[in-house]
Amino acid sequence: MMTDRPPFSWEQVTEEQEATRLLSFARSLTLAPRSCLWHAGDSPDLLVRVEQGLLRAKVVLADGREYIKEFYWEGDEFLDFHHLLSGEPARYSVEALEPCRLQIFLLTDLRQLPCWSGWYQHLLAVQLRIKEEKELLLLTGSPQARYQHFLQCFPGLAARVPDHQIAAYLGITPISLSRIRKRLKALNKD
Amino acid sequence: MMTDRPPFSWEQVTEEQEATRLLSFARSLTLAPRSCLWHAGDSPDLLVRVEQGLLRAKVVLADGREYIKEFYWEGDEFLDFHHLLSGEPARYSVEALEPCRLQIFLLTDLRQLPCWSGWYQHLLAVQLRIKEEKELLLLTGSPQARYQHFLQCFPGLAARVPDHQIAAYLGITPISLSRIRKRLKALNKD
DNA sequence: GAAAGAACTTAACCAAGGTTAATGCCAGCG
DNA sequence: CGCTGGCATTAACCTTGGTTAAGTTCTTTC
Repeated sequence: MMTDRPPFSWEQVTEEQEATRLLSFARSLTLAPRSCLWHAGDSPDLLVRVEQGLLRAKVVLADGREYIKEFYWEGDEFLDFHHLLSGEPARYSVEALEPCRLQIFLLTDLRQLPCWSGWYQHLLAVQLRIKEEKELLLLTGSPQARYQHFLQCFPGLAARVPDHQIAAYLGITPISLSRIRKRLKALNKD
Repeated sequence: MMTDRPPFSWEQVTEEQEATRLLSFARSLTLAPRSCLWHAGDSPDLLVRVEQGLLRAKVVLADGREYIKEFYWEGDEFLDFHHLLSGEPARYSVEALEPCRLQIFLLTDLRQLPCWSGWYQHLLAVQLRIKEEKELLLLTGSPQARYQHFLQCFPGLAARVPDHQIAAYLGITPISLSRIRKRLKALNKD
């Protein structure tokens, strides 16, 4: 079901005419938990907007370890920058953790929009800010500091995601995360 | 001394006219080792191009630990994305490690150039690719793997930079780096 | 309602890296 | 020439987090 006002938050799309055109490009998609929007190795020339649900971008290393690069949820827009910028296939799979309702746009369509260039630059800038923040945290922060930062930045997400996935996001084991939670609980008792 | 061909590598600047205009904006600057181009807390609305020499972007944490985010050398262009994108003051100081010859551009000047938008987008994209790569490495790689990756990505840099600075870049102690080097030396003997 | 499985916790053990301190080396400088 | 300070290495010790394994709770499913 579409509302009469387009549900887009992107400030680039200010013209009513462009918003209409953009909506004509949209494909709706629902995704069941544990199913993938794309897999590592694919070439997803897509932009995705999450209307409802929760997803993760995960990578599986040669030795079998899994890492989560990002979570996506309501209102998020994302695309595979690594694939887009390098032309190489995606390194991350995107998988639904909850039942999802998504809007999908082909990049070939979006490139026709006059607003795309500014919008794309905005996406780049937002992503870069996130990565700069994460770099500093990964470089200098202890696992405990990383976990606390995670709780601060994504309040409410901890309740929707099982602990071992949070551990995979932080780059630690579920056991270590359990120890950290115990430590923090003891601290809060004081 | 200016050559008759502008020494710019940026593919965005294709028009001779624009290149001339760009050169008129350039300020040359030499920097002695251990002196800073800007400090954390400043608001550097600059783009810098390294003609000669080597610099580092460093951050000093509250507890006194120092980390290095990036090295810059001949041919590199850089600006403080965090400051530019958020408006907050810079978190990193940029310091010369060798005698440097730099070209400095004010962003207010560059924004007048028609080519700036595309050029800026290119800078964003390059930076994001670097950060995505580094994120994966920091999240999944051991200190040893990070060191080997460093040697691969920046051949020749290890010879110009003292070990303890490489350690600060990798997020480990100089002692740990020394142990890694010893381990690798033993391996190469076989 | 019993069986199976997923998620989380705990314990015991181990390995990797941080900490402190001592040593050797080399360059710059009085 | 000898002093000093920065840099790399090494050793001894300790803290942290990974590993393995066991146990608990809570679903899900048959």
